[in-house]
Amino acid sequence: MPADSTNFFEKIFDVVKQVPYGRVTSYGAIASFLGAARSARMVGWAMNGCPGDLPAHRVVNRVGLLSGKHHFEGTNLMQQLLENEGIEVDDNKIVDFKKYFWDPAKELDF
DNA sequence: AACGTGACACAGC
DNA sequence: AGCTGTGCCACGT
Repeated sequence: MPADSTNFFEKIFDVVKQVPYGRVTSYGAIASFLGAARSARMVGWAMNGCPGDLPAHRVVNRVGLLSGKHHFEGTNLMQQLLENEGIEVDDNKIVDFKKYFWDPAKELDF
């Protein structure tokens, strides 16, 4: 079965959906995990076409900054969702990001 | 086909 | 994790 472009997107969605409650991951981690180490932008772009059932609020940039909050409804929804999961967020930024960071390449085993 | 844009990352200051 | 510049891939115009 050859790999379609769609497969890349599906993988991204699949990984994000598998992110455990109270955890977050980064675009770069996903990109690297999928073999597109330097193409984190593609991951972010993929989110642009996210199906909607995707917990995109658990996906942030490498410093834990809610770079995509602007794409959510309102202005604080993304932060509220994360805080609701027990993640400390301060000014659109995750506190102790490293502590909440969930690496698919380590935690997940493909 | 070229240029600009984007939910990023890394190297350099 | 603070700012700037460059590289990356895909898409819209």
